[in-house]
Amino acid sequence: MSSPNKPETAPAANFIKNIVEGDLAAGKHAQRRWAGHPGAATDHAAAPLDPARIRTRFPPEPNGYLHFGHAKSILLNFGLAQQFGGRCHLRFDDTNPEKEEQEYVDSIVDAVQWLGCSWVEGGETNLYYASNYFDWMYQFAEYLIQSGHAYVDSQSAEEMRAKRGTLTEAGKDSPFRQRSAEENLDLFRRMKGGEFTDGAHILRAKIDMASPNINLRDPAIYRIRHATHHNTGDAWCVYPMYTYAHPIEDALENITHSICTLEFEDQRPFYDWLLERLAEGGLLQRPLPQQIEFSRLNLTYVVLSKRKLIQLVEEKHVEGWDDPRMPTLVGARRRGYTPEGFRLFAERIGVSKSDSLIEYGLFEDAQREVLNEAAQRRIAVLDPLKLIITNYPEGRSETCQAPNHPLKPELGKRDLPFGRELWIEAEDFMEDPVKGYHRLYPGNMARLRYGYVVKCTGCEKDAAGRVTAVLCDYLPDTKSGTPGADSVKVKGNLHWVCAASAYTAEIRLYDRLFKVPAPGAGERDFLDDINPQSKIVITAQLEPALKAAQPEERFQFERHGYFVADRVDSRDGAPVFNRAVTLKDAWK
RNA sequence: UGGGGAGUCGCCAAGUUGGUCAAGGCACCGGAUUUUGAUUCCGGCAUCCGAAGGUUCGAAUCCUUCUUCCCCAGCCA
Repeated sequence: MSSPNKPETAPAANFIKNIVEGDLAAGKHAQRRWAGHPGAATDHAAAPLDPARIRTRFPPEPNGYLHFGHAKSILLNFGLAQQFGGRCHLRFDDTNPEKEEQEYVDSIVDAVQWLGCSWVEGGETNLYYASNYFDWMYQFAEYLIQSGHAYVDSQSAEEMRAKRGTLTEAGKDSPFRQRSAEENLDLFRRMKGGEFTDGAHILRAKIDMASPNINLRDPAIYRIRHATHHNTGDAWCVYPMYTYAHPIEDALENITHSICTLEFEDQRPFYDWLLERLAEGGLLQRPLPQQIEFSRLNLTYVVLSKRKLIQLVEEKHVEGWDDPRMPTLVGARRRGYTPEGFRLFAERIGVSKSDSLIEYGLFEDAQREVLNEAAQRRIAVLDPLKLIITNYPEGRSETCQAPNHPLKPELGKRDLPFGRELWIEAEDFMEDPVKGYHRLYPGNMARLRYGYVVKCTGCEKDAAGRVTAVLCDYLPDTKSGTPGADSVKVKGNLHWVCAASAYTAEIRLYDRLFKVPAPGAGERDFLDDINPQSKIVITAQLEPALKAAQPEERFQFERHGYFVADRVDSRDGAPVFNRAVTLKDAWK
């Protein structure tokens, strides 16, 4: 990933690594036992020591597509595990049957794999579903009831809200708060048994209705939901809330460091409260997992909120979740971005607790850096203009050779047909050159890259005065690779494609989906900030070799940028290309 | 107004037992190389760490006050 001349620098330090290193040095988790699979205290008790020095997890809810923000989390969690001799689990946090679907599970699996992260390691396959822990969660809830830490509330949702208090006023106890353990247990079992309708009762943790932290005012932990779950079907009609389920999922899986985003900071006291109660009851192994929060990713020119992404898709501002302009991982893949580029980006932005807004250019630059190393060079004329070499015999042709990668001669060269009529880039000719322009203009010489030096002699125009062809003479002794090639020095260096053998193809020039750094900032509707030029479809003239490009194969089109053969719309022998990112251009 | 967090160069971000510690990356500005106006290479780029006081021989790091921004009142996650 680094260039040959630049030593690989150690990944930057961050506060989470510091915590992990501290825990490791203190041997905090060294005595944990691991049954080989998730389990309660008794399952792990007789098992060997956990071979993983730490365990982290990426816990998406399968209710949507993963985006750039998830990539940061995925790379952080899997990266930490890898660096410290640990394991990272992929866990579907599927505790809400009404919002989750198998389609999302599949796409998430694909996306994580695409990023190069693996949950299969050391003989373990750490792919889990929170829904597979429902039995444990239910048993633990009964324990909480029996030990006086939970009760069944029979108020309506509205009544509960009314009594929760406000940010500045304490809440009020529910009239059902003092029910006996027996009554609570009976009610809870009947909830599970399907006796009640949705919302009739709810299980609440019994903590403190006057807590200044609203999350501690007897949070709901189990609700009745008569719904079919994508994984457990109709086995349950009571489902645990995230607040309750997540800490338990972590503990059952021996997670040592449970990393999440900042908005969950206020939940940490409950996370610790719950786990402590269950550990006291001998239900969970110690030491308990530790929740650590970091700031989520924000990028300029991009929206990452699920609501807005859904709106973009449903209102057809884009062509789907995998539209190359979408900041989803499926979109990024189609766009031609690389997993390695994501990794480099993640390393560069670091991890902290301060709210940040990262310049999109930083992401693009990471992609360029990876692509520059990885992508073979090819020629594509995106805005074709005919170049006629008037002193080159009609009917004659020859081949030129171009290296596949200027930095990697071992990748060899390929043939480029050359002839009297070529396609060049329209912007490489100016009848009236601006100051500093050193491409083609009457009287000026420039090199046809990998071919000959030519001298512009004029141009042809149509009735409207528009240039239809550029005329030139070539200098026969200047062919690249021959002894006289450097006899004539020129500043301009143009790419070209032989008109007779060019592959005509569709290319999509993608640009940022939004035209302003902060879409929807202030009172504006983010849809008003959509960049109308975010997708431009053109018909380009490409060198013949490109006709054989395979889906997802990436190239640098010289002097333009990095392109990928679209994995959806390409046909065998007829690839279409997407532009991932342009090259830097100090001239424009 | 209650609680929880965060404020170090344009954007990120190291640095928190106080002592050449103001790292690094991106951006930007110079200059060199270059058959991509790309890449690469070399050099420059915070007397200052949200503000004001204080402690100290010495503070981004300790104390006090102030200030700005973010999160929390789903039977969502």
